[in-house]
Amino acid sequence: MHFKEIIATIKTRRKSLQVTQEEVSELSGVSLRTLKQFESSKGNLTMANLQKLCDTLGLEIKLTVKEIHR
Amino acid sequence: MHFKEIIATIKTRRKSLQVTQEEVSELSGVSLRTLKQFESSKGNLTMANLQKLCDTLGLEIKLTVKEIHR
DNA sequence: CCCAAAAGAGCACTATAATGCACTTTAAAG
DNA sequence: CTTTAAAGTGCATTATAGTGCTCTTTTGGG
Repeated sequence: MHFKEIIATIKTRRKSLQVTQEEVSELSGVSLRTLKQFESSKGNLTMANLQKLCDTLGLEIKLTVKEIHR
Repeated sequence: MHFKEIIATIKTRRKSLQVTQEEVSELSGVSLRTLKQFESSKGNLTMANLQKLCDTLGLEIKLTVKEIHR
């Protein structure tokens, strides 16, 4: 997944849970300003904050070896 | 995956490819200092740098909805 | 069309990630 | 044990992520 997809995934997930940015901010501890910037594709989130958001939204971060297609 | 696992995954992957931190640094554009700090569990990488490292090492970042076990 | 809630943006400041350089420690080979 | 490459660390500086506050824009009901 690339950057944009990651943002889209988080945004979509939040909406599917029907929570506002403000609620996620409060629950996760990531400031509202930071979350807003992130969701609108500005800025460069730190892993700590990404993790907080994912934890709050029930998302899991995975790193896998990329398969080579031929 | 949690923070430590992510670090471990990257470190392990690098070793399995038999490349040094220095080589990864040059290939990825992430500074050697930053990579060293990251691999030794200090610091809080930004997503941009995480992405660079993953790209270089042939790793894929995925966000998935966490399954609920019961 | 109106209104209210939610989302997005400008500005300014603080905290800290990113970085370079020099030095220390560790680990592998002989 | 010695040598040497790779990995880790301290210090200082620069760049930028994180944040609050305020204001604007967008969006979904009614």
